[in-house]
Amino acid sequence: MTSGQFNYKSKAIMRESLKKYIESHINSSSAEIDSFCNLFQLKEVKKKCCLLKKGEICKFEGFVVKGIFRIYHIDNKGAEQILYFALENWWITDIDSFTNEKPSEFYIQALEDSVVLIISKTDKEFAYQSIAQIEKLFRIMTQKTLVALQRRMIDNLSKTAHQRYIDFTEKFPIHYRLSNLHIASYLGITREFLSKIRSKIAIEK
Amino acid sequence: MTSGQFNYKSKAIMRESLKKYIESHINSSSAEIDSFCNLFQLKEVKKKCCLLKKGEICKFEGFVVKGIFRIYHIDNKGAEQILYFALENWWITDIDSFTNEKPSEFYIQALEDSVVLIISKTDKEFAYQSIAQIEKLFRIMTQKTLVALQRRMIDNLSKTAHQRYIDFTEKFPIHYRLSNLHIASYLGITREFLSKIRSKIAIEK
DNA sequence: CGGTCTCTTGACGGAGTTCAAAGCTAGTGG
DNA sequence: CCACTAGCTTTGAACTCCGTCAAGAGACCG
Repeated sequence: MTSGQFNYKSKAIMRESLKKYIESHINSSSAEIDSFCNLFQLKEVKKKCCLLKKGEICKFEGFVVKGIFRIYHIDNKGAEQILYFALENWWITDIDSFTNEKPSEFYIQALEDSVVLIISKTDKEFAYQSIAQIEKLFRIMTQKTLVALQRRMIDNLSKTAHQRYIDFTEKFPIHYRLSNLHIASYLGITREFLSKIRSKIAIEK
Repeated sequence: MTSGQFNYKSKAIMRESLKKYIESHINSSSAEIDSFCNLFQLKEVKKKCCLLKKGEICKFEGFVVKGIFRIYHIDNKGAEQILYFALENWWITDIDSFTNEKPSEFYIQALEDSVVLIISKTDKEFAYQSIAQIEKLFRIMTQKTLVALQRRMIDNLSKTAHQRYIDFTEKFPIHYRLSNLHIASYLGITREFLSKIRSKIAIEK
């Protein structure tokens, strides 16, 4: 589970993608961004393994270097609802559990063999104190997540599952890396109905 | 539309509610918070009037002192979807339009005669520079909004309209101030179906 | 009073679910 | 290389949830 199998060079390359992401959002000095990136630890997560489970307190904020994760909920009937997919250059955490230190309602699971860079809460708060722009970075990231979720909320309130699936395949170029079961959980429909939507689309072409 | 009819004393009382809100989220000096609050301008909005319309660029961030607003979307079939209700001590803005200065997809409308405290983008950015904790304030506010929307997203994916209506009336104590048409737009159903849900609940009691 | 807006009710249709069964795929071990 | 299993996907019939359309009943306001 640790990063034992990564040598010094590959670790540096993986941090590079995080550094590029941060540089595109704020303008701090290169040295400051480096010192922030060094607070992160590499973690490998095998396919189907969970970084977080319901009831646990989320102790990390993670940046996906490689692979795909899903953050999902299981309701009292046992049905799963997927809140986000997170792939390369996306962030994963349960923001409510992390910031308020309360048990999570969610699961975070790797859908492929994956690699994440993880920062702990104390290190993140240290960064807030020592690097002024970090507060701004996370404000902007949260805003972008919120805007995307608002868009999705509107789509779910106004569009049929058929249209939502077409939109999803167009806007989410990695849909071929996902199982149809997971896409159905994201769209809020059953796997059976998604299958019927897909066969209808296939006939139309 | 301006605050001509408010005297000095009532203006001060209205700013007091904003100050209390801010003090409960960050710990800056009273003087700093006062100087931030003084960047806001009082604005009265009559029932059914819009603070923002689709296509306009949102130039403000607003704190509701009195009344209720709805922020909503109209799809290409003419149906309305309500993204949020905002009542006393809530914030209203189109965060995407405001931060990225692009035309809004949304309408913001007063549902009662209302009063808001408004801050412009330049004044807000001035505050970011001069008061360190303001960045944190808005990060936390955005986080809270995101967490609430995540919860709603999960509910919409997993629950029936019947259950969502029951939840809404329990968790939203001001539902009696809203028309059923607006509640239906928030829940993502038609006014007719909400009416049937309501009559079914009435029979059960 | 009249007009507009909101809420309700019923018949019908479509969107999406449930349940059961079967085909298809990929990994696994011999 | 084959056989076996487990997981993913499809299909169909019956059913439920929710929308559409049309009509009417109240409620509010000038």
